[in-house]
Amino acid sequence: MRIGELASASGISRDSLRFYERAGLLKARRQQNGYRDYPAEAVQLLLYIKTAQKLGFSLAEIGTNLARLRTAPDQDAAVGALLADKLQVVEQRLDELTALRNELRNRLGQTCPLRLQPSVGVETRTGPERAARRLDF
Amino acid sequence: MRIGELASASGISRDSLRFYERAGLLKARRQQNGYRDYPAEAVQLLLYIKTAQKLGFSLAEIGTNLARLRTAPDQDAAVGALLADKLQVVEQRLDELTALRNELRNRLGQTCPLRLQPSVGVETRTGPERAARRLDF
DNA sequence: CTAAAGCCTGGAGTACACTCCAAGGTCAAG
DNA sequence: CTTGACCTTGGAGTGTACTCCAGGCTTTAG
Repeated sequence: MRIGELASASGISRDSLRFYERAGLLKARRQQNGYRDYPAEAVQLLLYIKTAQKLGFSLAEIGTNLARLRTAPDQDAAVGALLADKLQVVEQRLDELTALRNELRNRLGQTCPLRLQPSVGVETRTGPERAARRLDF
Repeated sequence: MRIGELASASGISRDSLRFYERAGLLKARRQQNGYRDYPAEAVQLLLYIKTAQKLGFSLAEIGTNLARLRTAPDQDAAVGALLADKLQVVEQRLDELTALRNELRNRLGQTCPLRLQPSVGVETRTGPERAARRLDF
């Protein structure tokens, strides 16, 4: 599989794939002509990378995880641990978002959840009737 | 309120506050000596900015939202709309994360959720017994 | 009065993750 | 045998969000 094919199969640009290679995330063997040659599994790997990115992992972290995986004595266990870690991250993020959602719902039910002036801290000193015009937010 | 006070009250560095000012997010009036002077509400505004950032909004988007708010004919309505929008974003993200969590849980229950070779696409051609050693992931 | 802490500005530097470009090699179709 | 699509490299440029620094003024504590 050449780079263009992998790019369209994974939805990741050729340039990004080469960038990932430099970053040590995705190696490729080479054809006689020097073209990169990817195995079919690379698509899955890229999907994984995308997912990990969505979870807030940097490419460096993802690379470290992948490297650790490749050298783990018990790969099944290592994979399990990694997935479990990710699951934890996801659940923590879910909790945060749920809290945020509840807060937003509460604020929507109120008149005046946060106050800020029309232009915070700027010389809007045109009189007391202007000072009274506050932005509810 | 001077910049250092606001920095410690909001947990945002002085440099960042000045950066936000350049970005148009946070204006400050000035004291006679040229020092920035912030109203107490600035703390709330910064908490809002932090929240919006957590939601994935760029500073530019946040700035646009704030500007729109300040010039809205009906500020209460505008605020309500913005909160409702944010709520939607949060709920969408919750859905995505929930799907991801379910996927992770499923994979944890399986033997072999994703397959990749010890070093994807690299000359690990040491024999068939090596090829059989695949990484479940 | 001095020292330390705090503030100012402009500008440079950093980290991350791309994205684009130039100059050139490869390959299949017409 | 040329055209066009695809590939190679190295390196420069982009956007985001800071972060740090130099050089200099202001304020506060002792």
